Amino acid sequence: MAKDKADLLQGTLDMLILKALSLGELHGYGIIQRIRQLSDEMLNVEQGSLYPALYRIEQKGWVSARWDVHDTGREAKFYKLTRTGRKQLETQEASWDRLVLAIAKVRQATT
Amino acid sequence: MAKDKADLLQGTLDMLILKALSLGELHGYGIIQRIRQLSDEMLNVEQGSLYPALYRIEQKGWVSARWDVHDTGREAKFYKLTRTGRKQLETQEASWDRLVLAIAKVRQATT
DNA sequence: TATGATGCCTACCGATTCTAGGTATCACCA
DNA sequence: TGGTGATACCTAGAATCGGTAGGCATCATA
Repeated sequence: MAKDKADLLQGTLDMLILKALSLGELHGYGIIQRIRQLSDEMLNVEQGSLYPALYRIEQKGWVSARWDVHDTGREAKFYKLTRTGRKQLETQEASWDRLVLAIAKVRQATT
Repeated sequence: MAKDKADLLQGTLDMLILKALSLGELHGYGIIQRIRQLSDEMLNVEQGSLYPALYRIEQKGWVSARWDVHDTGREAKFYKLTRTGRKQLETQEASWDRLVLAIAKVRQATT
């Protein structure tokens, strides 16, 4: 893995997954690709992180899943954002913004 | 605890501590106060998070510690950023910036 | 035929933060 | 004097969560 690929901070993965799905239904493997692509290759979600996360998120009711066949003729499990999930995305984005702002404030401080 | 106080994400605490110490030597309790103050009360580091973190950071050589008496006449353990610690702060800030940028990119995406 | 990409999954590890407790000193006020 | 709250340190344990490393199957392509 390239050095410039940052490890995620704990707590950001859910938001990224929800965001990826907010752009449209997608299967797991595709979520990884979409996040990588949207972030200009800066974010690389590992499969071992994604699938457990998807399971968690589904349990919480933020996404719904169904098996389907896509264009290429292959089967895959498609995830879709629920209404609750969309709300959750907004909440998490707001939290993220707050945190980024707060940390920026601390970093502005000068000697 | 007020609702608007964000929980930290794992990985951000070290950076905040190092940043607080980059403004000058300080004892543990004071670090908590300084972070809270600089962030406009948005960030509240728990003691149970701070002290173990300080121990870790000291082990890594990013800070040095010594017991001393401060103005009020009370004893406290004062932490000081080492040269390595200052480098580490820069590294962590750069990582943070990269992550914030990457996530911003993902969030820019529209349907 | 073998390799790499696609696509799913699990088990376990490691790191880190929080909760909840403990101790002690000191200032202040009833 | 006694109690409370702030200051100041610490630890144990729980919980969370992302990563590593494995497994399995299909498909296209070299």
